[in-house]
Amino acid sequence: MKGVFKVNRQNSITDPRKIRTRKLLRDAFIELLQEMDIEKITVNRLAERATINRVTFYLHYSDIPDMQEKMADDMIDDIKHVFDNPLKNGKKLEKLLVHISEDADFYKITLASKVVPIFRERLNTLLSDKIVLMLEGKMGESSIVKAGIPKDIIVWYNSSALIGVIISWLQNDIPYTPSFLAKHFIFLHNSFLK
Amino acid sequence: MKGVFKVNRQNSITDPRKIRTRKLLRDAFIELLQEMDIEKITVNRLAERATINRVTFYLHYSDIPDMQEKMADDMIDDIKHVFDNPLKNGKKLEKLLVHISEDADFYKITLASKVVPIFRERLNTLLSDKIVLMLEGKMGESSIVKAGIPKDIIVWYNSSALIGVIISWLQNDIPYTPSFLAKHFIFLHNSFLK
DNA sequence: GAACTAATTTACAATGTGTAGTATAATCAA
DNA sequence: TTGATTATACTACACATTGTAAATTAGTTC
Repeated sequence: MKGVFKVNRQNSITDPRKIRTRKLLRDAFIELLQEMDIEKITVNRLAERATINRVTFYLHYSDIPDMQEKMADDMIDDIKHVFDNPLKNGKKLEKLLVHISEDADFYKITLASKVVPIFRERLNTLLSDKIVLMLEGKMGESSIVKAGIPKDIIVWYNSSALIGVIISWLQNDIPYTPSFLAKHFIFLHNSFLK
Repeated sequence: MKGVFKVNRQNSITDPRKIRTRKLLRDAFIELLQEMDIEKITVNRLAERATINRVTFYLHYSDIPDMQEKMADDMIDDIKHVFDNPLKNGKKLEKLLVHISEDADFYKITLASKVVPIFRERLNTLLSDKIVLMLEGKMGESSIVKAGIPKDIIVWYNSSALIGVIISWLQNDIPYTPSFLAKHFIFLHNSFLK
């Protein structure tokens, strides 16, 4: 083969055809989730709605659960960028809520509907990590330590409170502004540390 | 037809054949959920594992989601009985955790695995109602009212904290006794009311 | 034992799955 | 622009799953 290498060939993600197809699939998926339960979504229907050939689907994903996982990965990547900025915790939470409210159609169907638990699971893992960090700075002074409550119980409590509040907020069609919700969440969250 | 009525015919739930078949299906479903993702569970596999004919499945449920819903109904009925006894809230929570830990295989796979969100949804609804009752008695005296936090945010916060703690407790294979967990949860839950 | 009901068995049409091979068209690098 | 590369379209196939129907067998109730 004469050692002919073609390494710098753009072999994937930047190809506009791929980007187009994945966007079509993503949009079709969200649409179908709004119309029917996840069990009724087939590769057939998905391809038809996305106006692509069914076989093309398999060039991108091995099956529908695989597609969900990769879409959840993308979601987590987006959210991580929100946390990158060096802000205080209250402001970070507000930024997160702004981001979610700006793509509410997507987040409502993937987090706040009864389907697609993988999205909730991924977000829960991410937020748990953040909660651990928030708590570690504050544990020293609080009365919680004296009460002898295991740290993992405290983390379970606060991370599920956070994701639960976000999901209920979405389910109720965002009745409060991000800043309002963030402020009151932080108040509840801090109240037991005093 | 001579007006012949046969109203007191035992037409359903007490027939041992029905009970037997439903138990076989329930056990098979839990088994399969431990072995594979929900999407891979077909009526074929379910009937095979339950050692019943596939057609028999359709005599009981219209499809697998329908079966999940009816199993979730049964779960909620069981839990409601726990709350029937007139006990103080801390003791009720402990009773609930005892009940869950005694059927941990079932609750772990239906609540704490990434599948079957309908079970989580049902439990969440039930616990939200209970949390509302718990809060209503205590709201008057607390500083929360003065802080101007909307009541629904407080309910979102506390009900999702409760179900989240239960689920994490199951996911971690019940590392604390029900009484221990109940005590510390109640402490966290009450701390912001002071 | 007679009446009833659940479960089995077999069959069938419709739909969905995953993969192959070939052809077309868009993109990229030079 | 040209040639190489890659994504998509199209057709086809073997196989699994679904939901229902009809006739039969087995178990339950009174």
